[in-house]
Amino acid sequence: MYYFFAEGVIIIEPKCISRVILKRLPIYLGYLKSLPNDAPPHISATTIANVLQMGEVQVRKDLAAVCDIGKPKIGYKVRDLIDELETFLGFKDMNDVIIVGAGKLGKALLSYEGFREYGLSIVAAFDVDDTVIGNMNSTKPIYHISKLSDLCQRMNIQIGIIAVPAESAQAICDYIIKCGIKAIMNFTPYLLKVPSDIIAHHVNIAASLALLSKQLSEQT
Amino acid sequence: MYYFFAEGVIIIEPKCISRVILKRLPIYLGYLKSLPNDAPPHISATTIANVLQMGEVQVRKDLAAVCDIGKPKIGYKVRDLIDELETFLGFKDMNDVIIVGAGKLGKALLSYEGFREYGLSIVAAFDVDDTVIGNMNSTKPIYHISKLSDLCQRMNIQIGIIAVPAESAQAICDYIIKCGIKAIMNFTPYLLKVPSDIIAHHVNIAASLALLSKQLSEQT
DNA sequence: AGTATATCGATATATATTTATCGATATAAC
DNA sequence: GTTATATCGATAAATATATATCGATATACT
Repeated sequence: MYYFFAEGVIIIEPKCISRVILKRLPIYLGYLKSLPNDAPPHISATTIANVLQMGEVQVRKDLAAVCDIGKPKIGYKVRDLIDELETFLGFKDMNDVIIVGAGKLGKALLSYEGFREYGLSIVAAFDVDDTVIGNMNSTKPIYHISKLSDLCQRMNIQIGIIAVPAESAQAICDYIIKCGIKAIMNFTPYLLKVPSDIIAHHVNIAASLALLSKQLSEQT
Repeated sequence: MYYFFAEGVIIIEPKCISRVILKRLPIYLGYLKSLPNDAPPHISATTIANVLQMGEVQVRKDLAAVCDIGKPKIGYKVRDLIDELETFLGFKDMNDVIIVGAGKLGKALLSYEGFREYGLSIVAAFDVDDTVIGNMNSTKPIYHISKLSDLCQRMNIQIGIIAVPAESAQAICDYIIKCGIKAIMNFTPYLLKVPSDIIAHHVNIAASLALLSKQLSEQT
């Protein structure tokens, strides 16, 4: 949280929402959306907290960060809350995404339907291997990587997923940045080096699984 | 950190390493392993921090949590550090893992070779769909789910990956817990409810990607 | 040998996050 | 209408995490 001193008055900049909170918001949203239609129209932070096994104050604080529609004794109107969360998280305006690497993981992501409700639209995948190029058992196309630059620039696509072998990760990364990609999700164990204006997230499934395994072995 | 008072002396229980640190350790390890053979045998926390774009004190503190082999002016011996990290993270003793759901994602995980160097061995996948059962283009078998219980108990497997459609996630989860699984990695957007003695991790790829997208849109 | 320097580990400070407490308020029950 | 209660939001306290500072030490240089 940043504080600015201007003419004797402390102004609290409210923009910044911490990444921890940001990561929890989709969880609340997911739960709210899973509620049946005949559920009561209001829900309390206490209820949410109990179901999701979180602290009730935390839930209230998190929700307060994106909306202020809670009423004492009543709780939050579920419909409004879903709306606020979706708007805040940007799930309402669609964002186009491309995938580089049409191996097994790339194809799995390409045909995964669940992205849509997060405001994401996977447009196409790209690969160098001619044998995977085409459109077998997927509604979405797989192009040769040489077409990536043109497509991204024409459609103004700024988000890319890297699902190639670790050895080529950095080269692919550099290349797609040149093509206009500004945010990268990297499924490779290789830690990418990117310029400061590029956002890169790292998803190391093997490492996460190993951590789970360690946690298990520590449990007495 | 827990403090215990025993006969006037404060004993600090050193066991607990926070999850944030635990998540960073594989990053250090990955970097160290990526160093070429002809690199100098020692490395300083400063160097690691610069390459990985982290604070140097943080690196030092993280490493101090698992080892104490750093020497002033010299740094850490790379080989020893790798060894300590691998031992600490449990990458040295193999852990068996099973996958439930042999759809595209399940198959991708099944044939991913990268797990091995994290001390993980994917043993088999299970599904209900007879058309995927068998052994097409994978060195590892896909069995009918009815065989899961027997296999897990015979091999004493305690780690499971759920890669089924969200609708069946909870049912599968309950089932594999009955079969002896103690730690679960869930690739479904559905938030699993598990007993307190079961560890469940949640990997929501779509949500992570959406967060990346949000970060991008906020960048001014 | 003496000095300069890179680096460590430890301690201290700052920041962030979580959890607890409390008064205020909207509804429900009487 | 009054009282009881669930719930909110705000403030405060506790905890965790990150960053800064500093003395100690091992090497390199003179």
